[in-house]
Amino acid sequence: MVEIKGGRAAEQLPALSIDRNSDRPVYVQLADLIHQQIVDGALNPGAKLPSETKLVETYSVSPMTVRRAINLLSRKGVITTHKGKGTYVKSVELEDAAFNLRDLEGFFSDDQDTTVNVLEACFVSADEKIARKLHVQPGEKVIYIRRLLYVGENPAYYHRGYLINDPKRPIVEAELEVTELRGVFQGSGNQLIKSGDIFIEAAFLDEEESQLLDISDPTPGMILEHIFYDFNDQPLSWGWFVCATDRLRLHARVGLVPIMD
Amino acid sequence: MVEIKGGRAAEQLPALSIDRNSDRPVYVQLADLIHQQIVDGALNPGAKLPSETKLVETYSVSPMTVRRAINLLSRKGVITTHKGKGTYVKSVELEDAAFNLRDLEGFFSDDQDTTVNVLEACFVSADEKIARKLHVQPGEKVIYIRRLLYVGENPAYYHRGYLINDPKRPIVEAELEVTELRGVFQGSGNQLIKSGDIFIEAAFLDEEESQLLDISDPTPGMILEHIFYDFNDQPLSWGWFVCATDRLRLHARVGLVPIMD
DNA sequence: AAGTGGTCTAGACCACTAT
DNA sequence: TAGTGGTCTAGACCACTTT
Repeated sequence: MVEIKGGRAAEQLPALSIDRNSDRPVYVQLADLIHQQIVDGALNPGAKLPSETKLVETYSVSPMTVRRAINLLSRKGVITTHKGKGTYVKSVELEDAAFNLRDLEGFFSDDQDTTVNVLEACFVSADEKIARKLHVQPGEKVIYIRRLLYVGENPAYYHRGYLINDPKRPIVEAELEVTELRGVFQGSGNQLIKSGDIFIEAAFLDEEESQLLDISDPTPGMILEHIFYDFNDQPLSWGWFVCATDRLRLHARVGLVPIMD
Repeated sequence: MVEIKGGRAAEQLPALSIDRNSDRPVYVQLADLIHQQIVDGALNPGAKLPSETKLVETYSVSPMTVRRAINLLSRKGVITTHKGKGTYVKSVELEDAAFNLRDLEGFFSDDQDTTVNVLEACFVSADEKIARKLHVQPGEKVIYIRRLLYVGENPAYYHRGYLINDPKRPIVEAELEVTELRGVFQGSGNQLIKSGDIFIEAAFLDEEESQLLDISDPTPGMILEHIFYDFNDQPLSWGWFVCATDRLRLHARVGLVPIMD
């Protein structure tokens, strides 16, 4: 009722044993084999896997190779290992859900035509809040940049940000030439960044933001805030993206996913 | 200017060489050593690491151990390896940002007092949309549950969901007894779930939602939608959480983080 | 005491990159 | 051709869990 398997389906199924002539590494093949048994239901969640010694015998590989296959599946969240007890098939845990910016479609669009329109770039005096965020003295001059990012013809993201003003490192010109969304983030010099904090939360768009993003009806919006730090753990920049929620729809998959690597 | 190091600071710094008597595995110690050199700026982003052969000589460990240290740092996103070329210190990539539900404070609160209040649980006829999502016929009976989840005294999350009605598997009672937020998700039987899709997006709260969550002023809200599938890839349940944005503030860190594992 | 996973050795061969 | 990372072997010892 669920699915009808044709005769040719077998060709697409993972191999039933290790193929030493395959380009695919042995430990990946072994991980595939075990993974497939879980997908097929031969190994239910909570079931105990054969011991590593057994797997060594069964598949005629070295202990280290079994170890790597087990490690791979463990990292994938498919199984868990308990020293002295055994290895068990994990059940789906919602906590494992991870939302990656990488697979956010249209956000890092090398292929798509993303254009950047600089609305404003100037020096401003840091107010209390900016001073606190960027670890500068209130009143100190910082760089303020506003940009509108288009995907195709449509304004998609509105970005505002403050950069610390280091005369030894005039980066503003480079900043302004950025045409990639990716580059906007890493604006203040990729090499100098040691770490960064990213926050995402829901927000109402104000009138200016709605107008810039060409949103007529009230639409829920997302804010992506970012702070980058240098190798002395001092802030380099603080900024945030604003967009309609459909531009930043986060997705995660938990449990068994079809493909391995 | 940035920091003043006292004499005792040295004790807290990572060791300068491998300690064979340490509980910490050798490959972790080696990864730590390299990581520390990157943090200290001795190895800048883009710099080439010593070859694995060199590292074997320098630290007097076996090639496999070097390999594992390199692998660990590579998985952490700190370095990248290129076959035939070498290993290089990565610069911070925003795409690496991953927002984990696990480290969402107060969401999976074993320690906190989370209580679940079942507002409604009944059979409903599946409309077009429900039927499509749950792969049932329109008009078919499905289970509808509405719950309000409290953190302490305060209503924090409002959850609505549809469950397929499998008479062979009466799970509703168990569903209703769930007191943990974690359990609400995995409602339809943890063992039966093969995979799930989770979506997060911003939303306006409607009047009922605002009222239930005790929100007077209009507040931006977040929606966490989830669909779980069984081992035949058939949907088991479809539901979504609604909460104020401050209950679901996503955070990710990119670049170098202080602690290793 | 037996079984299990976690770590480690001291090599080996291969594919890829650069000169 | 030399150097590099990727894989793999065939063991070994340890810490932990269960009987």
